[in-house]
Amino acid sequence: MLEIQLPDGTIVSHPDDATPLSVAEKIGSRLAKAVIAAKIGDLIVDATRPLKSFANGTPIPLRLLTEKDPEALDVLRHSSAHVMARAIMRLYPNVSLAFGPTITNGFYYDFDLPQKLNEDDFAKIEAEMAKIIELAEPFEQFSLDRTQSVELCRDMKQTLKVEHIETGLASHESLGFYRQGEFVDLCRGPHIPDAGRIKAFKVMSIAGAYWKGDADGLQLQRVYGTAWFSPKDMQAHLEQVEEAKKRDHRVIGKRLGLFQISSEVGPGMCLWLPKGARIRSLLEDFLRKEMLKRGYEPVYSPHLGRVELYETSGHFPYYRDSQFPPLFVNDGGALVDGWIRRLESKEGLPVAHEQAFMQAAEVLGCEIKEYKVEQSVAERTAVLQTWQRLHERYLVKPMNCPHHAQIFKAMPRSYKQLPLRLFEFGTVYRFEQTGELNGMLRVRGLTQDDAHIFCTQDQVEQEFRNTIELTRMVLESVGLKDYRVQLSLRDPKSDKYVGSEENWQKAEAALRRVLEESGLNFQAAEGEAAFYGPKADFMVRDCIGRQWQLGTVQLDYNLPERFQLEYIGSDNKTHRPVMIHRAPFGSMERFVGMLTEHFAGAFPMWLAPEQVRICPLSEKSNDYALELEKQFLDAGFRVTVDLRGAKVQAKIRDAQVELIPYMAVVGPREAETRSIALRDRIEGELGTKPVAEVLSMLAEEVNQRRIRFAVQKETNEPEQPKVTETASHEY
RNA sequence: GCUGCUGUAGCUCAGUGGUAGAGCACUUCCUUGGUAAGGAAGAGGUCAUGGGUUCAAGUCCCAUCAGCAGCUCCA
Repeated sequence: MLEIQLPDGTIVSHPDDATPLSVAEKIGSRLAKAVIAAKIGDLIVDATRPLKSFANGTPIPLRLLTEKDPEALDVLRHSSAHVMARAIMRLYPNVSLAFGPTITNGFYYDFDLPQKLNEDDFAKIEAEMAKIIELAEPFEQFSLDRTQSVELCRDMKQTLKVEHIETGLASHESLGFYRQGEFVDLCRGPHIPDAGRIKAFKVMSIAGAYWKGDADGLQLQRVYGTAWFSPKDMQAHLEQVEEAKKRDHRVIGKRLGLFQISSEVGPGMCLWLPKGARIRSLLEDFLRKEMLKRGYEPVYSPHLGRVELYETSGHFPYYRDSQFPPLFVNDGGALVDGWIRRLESKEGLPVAHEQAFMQAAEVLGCEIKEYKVEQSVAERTAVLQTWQRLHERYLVKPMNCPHHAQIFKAMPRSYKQLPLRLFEFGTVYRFEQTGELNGMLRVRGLTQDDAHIFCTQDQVEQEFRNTIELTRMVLESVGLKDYRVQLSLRDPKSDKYVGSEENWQKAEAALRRVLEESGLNFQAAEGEAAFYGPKADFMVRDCIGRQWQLGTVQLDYNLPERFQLEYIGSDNKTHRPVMIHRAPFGSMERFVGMLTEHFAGAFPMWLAPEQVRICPLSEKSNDYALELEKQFLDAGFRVTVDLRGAKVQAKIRDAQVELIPYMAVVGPREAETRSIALRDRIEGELGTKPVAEVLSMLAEEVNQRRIRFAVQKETNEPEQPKVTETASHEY
């Protein structure tokens, strides 16, 4: 007999051949029908899995999973992936299966198949899946040893599975399979009892994917799907996807006129329209003020730097592929650049091409007399590199650090000047792959709220503490309160890191100490540090639960070394400072893009590009409206008047659609009493108030940077009442 | 960069080889009103670009460019 402990603590006895399903049957036939899978401790298993294998002398902790348990949905989706794979194998010949896991809200399966699938195939696939589900055949688990497994997969011509058994699963003695009708798949499980449990499913999309994530490897076709226990749940999900699309910063950015990416300017090049620029400049002013208070000093640097600067920093040619190509002042610059790269390439430079290069150099008027074909590759390269150093080459700057390092170097530094905190809203350019570009979230020209702190090793802890405090303050001022920090530390086994062992230990301990005392939710990640120093990244959760990586703080032992940065210590000897890179927003583009989605375009009063729209009732009230506009402007508000000959209903509707926080409706009554009939975009009418009262009320909302969400967050439980979140920040 | 999809008016989109369409926005006129759309008229197009097939191409084919989804990448 097996002793089984149910979630309520009761212990029941069952025969040795008991399964979760048989336990459920004992409790009731309705429950047995509802069981999808079971949980033994933390392990999710099939409902048909014999429980005997879990017996270890103590009662087996068993929890039956039904449609109500979120874990069950995962099981359902994994089984749906099998059903989809089965359908696709029936429809198309020579399908080789890769992996088919579940993901948030659905599943996918990767296939290697000769036929290119597209959206027109979805209906066919869905119809075939429906047939399989109709039959409600069971999922049957069985195990084989390694040899038998490989043999079985070979027989089924599943070459990718064979490869996976031989590589990824090399340490497994025996392997699990599931059979469902004619379909057999290598799979750890668990699965639903039978395919009939899938009540709603949909093939969503198709995309390319790489075998085991290797971009140089085999390209597979990935088919995405979703599955649910009821059509109603699926409908709700599909509607939510639509809702999320409406929140897309690209859609809102266009509708509200925040920014534009024009293909004539170039992909990934963001044009800030007046309203978007307004938001950005408000954020910049806010941060600038906070930084000045905290002892930062503003600096400016140009958008170009000599290539040699980045050779010193180590960013060139190492990151060349993600940088815009160098600018050459001399006509021959690009020629010599290509020439060197071909000389140094694995294939080498064929004689005929070398002759052509030499001739071209002559044509361009930059003949290099010292270059001799009989010299070694190293010698010829050196000759060309000497030529390069004598001719200017520039890079549009991919980062600000080298410039700031030069500012540090501009004069001799004493320990008394440290920490030296230099900040700049620095625009940098990165040649991101075309497929990576995404609205404002991933662009090729971006402005970092960058600062570099030069300090002594002993000052690292306090500077890090201050930086963390600043970042928290900044995030909370826009209502982002749900975040965690990833502390990236060294891999103790690796030796790829620069900087002394002692400094690393001190720095890592200091960062950890600061995070611990800050009470922040943080996780340490060993081996995630950059080679030049440990770092802390802020992972922020927005109001619909998505995670963003925004602010970052990074210690750097590398650049001070490479740039030979020094200060004179109290001992009158030279010392090397530590450099801290930090950016609370990350980049203005990404931050504003993220905020747009976070607020669904309804920016809080302190950031709203337009704060108040004055809506005169008719042309008779235009004079009073214009008078009010001046009062609002004088009080520092961003305000406009709607002077159109439209009805006030239309003016209000347009202001609401534009998500303007307040509307001031004025007619003869208000003009008479010098008042405003105030309307709030969230609450609606607030009643008629004297002008002075409105001005001070709105000023307070701005000064406190109060956050009131105008567009509700979407939740998975639509029955939940609407909640208006409020948050305020005080100085 | 890779795979798939898309590109028609400022925006959202119809348009199945035979004369280029709708709604919203815009302009003008009428309307002068009390908290989410008053009415009428008008203007607006090299159908992404280049080539091809055809008597005839927005529509079919090829290339290029750009966008979207996913993959790979992000100092």
